[in-house]
Amino acid sequence: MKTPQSSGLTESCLECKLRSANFFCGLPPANLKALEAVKYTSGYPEGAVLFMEDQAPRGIMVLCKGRVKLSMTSAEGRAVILRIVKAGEVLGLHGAISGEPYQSTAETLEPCQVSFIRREDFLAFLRQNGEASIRAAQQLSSDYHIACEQVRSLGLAHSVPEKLARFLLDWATNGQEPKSGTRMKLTLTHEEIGQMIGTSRETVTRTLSEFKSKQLAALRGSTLIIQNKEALENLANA
Amino acid sequence: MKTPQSSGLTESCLECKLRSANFFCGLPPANLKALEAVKYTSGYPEGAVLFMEDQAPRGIMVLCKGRVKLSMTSAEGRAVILRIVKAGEVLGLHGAISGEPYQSTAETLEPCQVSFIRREDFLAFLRQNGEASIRAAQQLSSDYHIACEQVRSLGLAHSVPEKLARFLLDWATNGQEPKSGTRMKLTLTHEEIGQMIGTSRETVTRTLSEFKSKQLAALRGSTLIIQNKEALENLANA
DNA sequence: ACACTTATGTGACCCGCATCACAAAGCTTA
DNA sequence: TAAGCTTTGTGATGCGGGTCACATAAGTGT
Repeated sequence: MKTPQSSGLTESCLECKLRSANFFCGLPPANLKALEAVKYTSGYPEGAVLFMEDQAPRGIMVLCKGRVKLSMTSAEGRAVILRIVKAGEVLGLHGAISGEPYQSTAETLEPCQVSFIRREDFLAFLRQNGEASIRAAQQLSSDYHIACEQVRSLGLAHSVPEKLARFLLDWATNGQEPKSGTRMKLTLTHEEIGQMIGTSRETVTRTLSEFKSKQLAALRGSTLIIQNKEALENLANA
Repeated sequence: MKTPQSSGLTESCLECKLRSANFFCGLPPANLKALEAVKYTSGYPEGAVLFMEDQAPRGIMVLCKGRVKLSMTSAEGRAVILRIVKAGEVLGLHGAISGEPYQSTAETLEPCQVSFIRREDFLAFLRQNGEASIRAAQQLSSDYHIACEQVRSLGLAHSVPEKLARFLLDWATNGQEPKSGTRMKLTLTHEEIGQMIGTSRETVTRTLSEFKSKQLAALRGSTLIIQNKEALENLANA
């Protein structure tokens, strides 16, 4: 079951058709060409690790195709998922800018196409291209925004149903498919959902079946159906 | 009891002596002059609100003196504190870059001196000054880093003692005074500490007295004394 | 010194959810 | 189709810490 947009993106980001959130789209073609010269594009299978926590930053990666999980792990193996990165977004920007080690691990959730640009090349490019620096700032700003929302969710929420409701609604809004109405793909395990909202796998399962019995939302296979958006919103803004 | 560095900073950021994390320090003086022309410096008393959640961004603010609390509030009045901003850092950068409403509220914790730069002026400055854009990206990168650490703390920690230990150690490291060894100022109420680590005021009080009885750390007045750093680190990396 | 407000300390209660321990599905791979 | 995974579904149990309810401080202003 191939998604329709899975073709035509891998050849060159010059022809990249992804509009939203794409770091390079919108830059003058002349500048893009400069990047083309220094970038390496390659593919990765599902489950590949693009970089790991505490590694020194080598460069940035632009996700051309696929989805990547950004997570942080504690000493005992517990994990939080920072976010799911979608095609068109940039990975490792923070490390490239700050020079500090990655604070998260990036792992592909499905086969991915990734363009890599060495840190020095990227920084040189930024210095010569003010507009690109501003774009970098915008991307970081967006990342920051997402991280803050997660702090809000983890720090302000009291009950798991509240967090889960918020998560589902959020997924419906910023979800993979732009056509997300009440029915969408949610290709995450309960475990992973738990890691996103800071709770245990079992509790996700239970809360989800609670939602189902209350006709709020149901997860059949990997398809999420939002049945009562209003009620979910009430829960989320509890 | 005035702090020694409280003089000489208010006149002009051109003469600003703050080194670390200062957004403008390090830029060529010629560029700084351009900013001087468009900035407005003013003072605020303790408890003043610089901007609030959901407001449209008007510009950025450079904190010349004092400390500012950045927090987010839920519908029912619960709050999380994102961070305490110290002199030399920038406020409202995210809003200025993205154009989106502020997602946090900024409130002064003590009398503050703040330089304001209108958003349009600031963006124009960035466009004409690539180096400044990179600095903006660096500041955002640093903000992002802090936010991620908070996600880690809130999402991975299981017990309050663990989070509190982490918080105290963190405060000791990145604390106000650069000279922080085992004894430092912690001018926050238990309530505020609770909002930083996502727990209730009572629990902060209790855990703190537990630390005291175990000779790990003690908070006398507003002075924090770390007595057994090692043991605290064990708790933090539990 | 007074009342008043804000911060801190403590006890009691109890519910949410983490944890453990399996069972039951699904899905892959041979 | 059997064996092997991974994912999901549920019960039982127990503890952490949120919440409520006060009792003291410790400041603040008049």
